[in-house]
Amino acid sequence: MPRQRTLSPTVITAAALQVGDRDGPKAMSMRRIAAELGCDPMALYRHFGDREALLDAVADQALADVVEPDADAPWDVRLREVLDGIRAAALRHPGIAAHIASRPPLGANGQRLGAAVLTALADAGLPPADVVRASQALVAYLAAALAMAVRAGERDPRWHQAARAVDALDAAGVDLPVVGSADQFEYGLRLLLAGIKAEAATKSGGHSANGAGEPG
Amino acid sequence: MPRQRTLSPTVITAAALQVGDRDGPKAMSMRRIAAELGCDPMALYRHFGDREALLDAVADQALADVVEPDADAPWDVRLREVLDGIRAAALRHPGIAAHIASRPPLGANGQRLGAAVLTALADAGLPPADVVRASQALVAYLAAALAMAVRAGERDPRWHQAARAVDALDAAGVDLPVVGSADQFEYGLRLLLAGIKAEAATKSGGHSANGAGEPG
DNA sequence: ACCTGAACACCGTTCAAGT
DNA sequence: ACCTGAACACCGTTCAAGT
Repeated sequence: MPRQRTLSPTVITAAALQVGDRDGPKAMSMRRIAAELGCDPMALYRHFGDREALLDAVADQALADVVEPDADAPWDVRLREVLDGIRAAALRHPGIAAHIASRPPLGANGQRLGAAVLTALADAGLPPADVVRASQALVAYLAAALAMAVRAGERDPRWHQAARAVDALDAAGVDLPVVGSADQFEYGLRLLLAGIKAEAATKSGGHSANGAGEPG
Repeated sequence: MPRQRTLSPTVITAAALQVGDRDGPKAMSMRRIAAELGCDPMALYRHFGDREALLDAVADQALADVVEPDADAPWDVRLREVLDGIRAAALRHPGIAAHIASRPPLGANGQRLGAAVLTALADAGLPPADVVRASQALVAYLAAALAMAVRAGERDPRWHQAARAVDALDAAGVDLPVVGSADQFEYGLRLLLAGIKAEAATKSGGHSANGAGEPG
């Protein structure tokens, strides 16, 4: 559909998102996106340094409708809200989902949501250095979960086969959870939140409720 | 160096690993690997269905020298040993590191180490379904940590900039941890292990030491 | 000065032609 | 029957030629 006349970063990322949603991650090439816009591939380079920069912008665009959590909610509820929100937004855009948490949050939406994560962790009572460490652990987990959710959508019922290799589990005849499922995602998130709670307790003296941690 | 005469999966993966170690992940193309072996690119397809299958085999090969943990050690020590071991092996082979934990462990070494993870989690006292959930959470975290460690080696001092955007942290003037560092990796791992310990306590009655969990 | 598109240096994989 | 390499359908990006 060769139509668009005035090119802008927003117009380009919107087109890229559409291509990705329709035809998958590897369809998001400079050439395909340009074709979608009816322009020369080289025109895109006037707005983005290279393909990676364009994908970063698309990833940030995909997070536009994720709202920040209620500031009055407890820190762990806020963390769950923002991470679940990002996951939901990512799954609405499978073309870019795997890219979303795999790079530093440079865009406006990434910064906004990243700040929500950091402040929630600070409110949990973690010392500043641990706030950053914990946020990166959460983002790492999120990134991998999203990438796996996309891949699981494509193929791979083979995690099951891998798990059955262990006698103890095979004997128990477990009903195995789906790799990229919400259930699976929430479980890992619960582990991390429980870990953060335990960590905060040892560092700031035993209370892990909402509010500012005590100084010193 | 056109030399190799008899092609085999092992010879191919060894050559691929060498190319990746020397020239990075995106140098591991069918054509470059074939050139390394002095053979036609199509010859590789006689041993591997496609490039993905070849990379899976390379990833498994990279894990060959990771030893299983001492079966007598406590479950959390065993988990740390095997995950640290995989991380160390991955960083020795940066060309394939990002690929290592991002797919189900189908190869011999992946199965071997995956089984060690699963049995350790079973020994922690988790019910079978949660053993699988927890293992996938650990693998997801590991996969993202490895991918980020490779990328951090390439570029990206921009996580720091992203973190400084939060007033509380900026004011504190924190010395930020490096993204792919061992310190950062261990912190996230500690969170997950603490979470597993807490989870096991609620599910099986409060004890989380080494040994078989009670049935029923 | 700005923009365009031909061209470069690659890809993974198919498939027909050779042995 | 087996293997090879030319060819197909793509890439991201450079750069010289056009306006």
